[in-house]
Amino acid sequence: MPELPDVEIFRRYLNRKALNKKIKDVDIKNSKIISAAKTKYVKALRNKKINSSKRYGKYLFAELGKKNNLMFHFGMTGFLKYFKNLEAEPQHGRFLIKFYNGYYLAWNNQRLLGEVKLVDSIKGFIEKKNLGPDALSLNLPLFEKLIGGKTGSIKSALMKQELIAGVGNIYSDEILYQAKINPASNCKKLKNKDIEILFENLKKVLKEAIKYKADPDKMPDSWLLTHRSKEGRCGRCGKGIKHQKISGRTSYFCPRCQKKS
DNA sequence: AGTACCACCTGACGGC
DNA sequence: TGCCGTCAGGTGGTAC
Repeated sequence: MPELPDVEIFRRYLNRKALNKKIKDVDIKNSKIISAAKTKYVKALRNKKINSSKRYGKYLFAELGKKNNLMFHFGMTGFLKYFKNLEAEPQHGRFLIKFYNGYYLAWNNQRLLGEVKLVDSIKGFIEKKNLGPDALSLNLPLFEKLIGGKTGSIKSALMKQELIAGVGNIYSDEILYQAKINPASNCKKLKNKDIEILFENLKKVLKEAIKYKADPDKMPDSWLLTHRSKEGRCGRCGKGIKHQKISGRTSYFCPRCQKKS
């Protein structure tokens, strides 16, 4: 799930469910996903409230106070779940925040590829990770500048978090599909017009995905995401969707609509 | 600079 | 039924 649109949906969920509620305790069920002693998490959270939240790229920050933020990174299988009764607890709740009102907020994650981290400065965290600008904050000149100097495939450039924060395997495919650009195209070979179209579709896909609650079932037939499988057919031309490894990740595209530049 | 692997983890799925 | 290989929407490291 968790690319920019998914994480933005998690952020809104967190705001809706867990803001301004006093925290009673923290239950960390797996220490692989934390980077400091459990006691530090308890100390940072107990009797505090989440005042606000921020998202940068695929990272979510719960703000509990000045220099007191909890960063959630979701890996490939993470999500948040707010619940009351323990029978409603998701199967892989690894990090549980318990509120005085009896509810819990769980950071659920089947695979342990992810992290929940105490962060004093969000800005400092972003700098340390060397993240590029958040994909939704981009403007065309900046996008041209970021993509322009690259010599690799456009797909790998879109997914590179140090270049642009927030786009992963699924949405890079979707953006390229809607822009009708082949994922294996070399950045150098793209024309200015291509980059402009790509930029427009980057914004459009991410924003609309958020409107669809990052839920593929809600997305229209004209999106690749609804056909993104080995048996899928292009919603535009009906030709079979092709898949190919590009920069180590399986990419899906329409070989007819997305000619290589 | 870019790429090709490997690693970290768990679980679902298909083939035999 | 059970075992096995493969694959999965992320990131980080190493080696070429």
